[in-house]
Amino acid sequence: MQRLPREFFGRNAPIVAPLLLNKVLVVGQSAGRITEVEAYTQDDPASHSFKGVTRRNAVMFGRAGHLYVYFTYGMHHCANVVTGVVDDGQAVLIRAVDPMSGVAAMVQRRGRSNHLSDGPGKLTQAFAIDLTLNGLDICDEAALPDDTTVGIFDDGLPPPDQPQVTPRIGIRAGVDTPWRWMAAAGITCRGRADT
DNA sequence: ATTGGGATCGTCT
DNA sequence: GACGATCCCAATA
Repeated sequence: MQRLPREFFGRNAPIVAPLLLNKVLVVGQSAGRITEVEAYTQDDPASHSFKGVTRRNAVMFGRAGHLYVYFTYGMHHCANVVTGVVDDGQAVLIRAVDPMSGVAAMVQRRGRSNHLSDGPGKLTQAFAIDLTLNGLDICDEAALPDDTTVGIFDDGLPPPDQPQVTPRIGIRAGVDTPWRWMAAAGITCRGRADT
């Protein structure tokens, strides 16, 4: 397992996003394979960065390889990774992962044994990702809190050759931009994860 | 299998 | 003061 280096994220979000499919998200003891992502850029009316820097989106305008976590609908967190160069205002939203390890903790945090991480709000709950991780550098080992592993890793499985590509979900603007990429749906996130 | 409404609060106008 | 890059449950067919 190799931690993805900053150079990986230092490209435009629509380039980075499909390359993140099949990579492994790790937070503490929990790990999951990335199966669904979306790209957001500054000249993109659906993006938080579209209208420029605010307190919430400031991390998007910083260095690549940092987490951008935001809170929405009064109850959900969503996790992104900043891409591009400083001041770009780009990020890739991680929308779904297939659980790989630390499943018991995910079940406990989700309060159910299926649909653990097949949505952006579900996976942040399963992985205990919240605003305290906003701005975290996931490329520099030394910057991680409490010796807790937080990052995205390559375990040798390449991205899918022909990922499914569709418009993005849950947005009002930029509805036609095909910047959502999906790998084949996994088993554990849709059905029973406790088998 | 699909649809519709309610929950809930940080962020921005 | 309004509205989300959402989720869950209940009610339909």
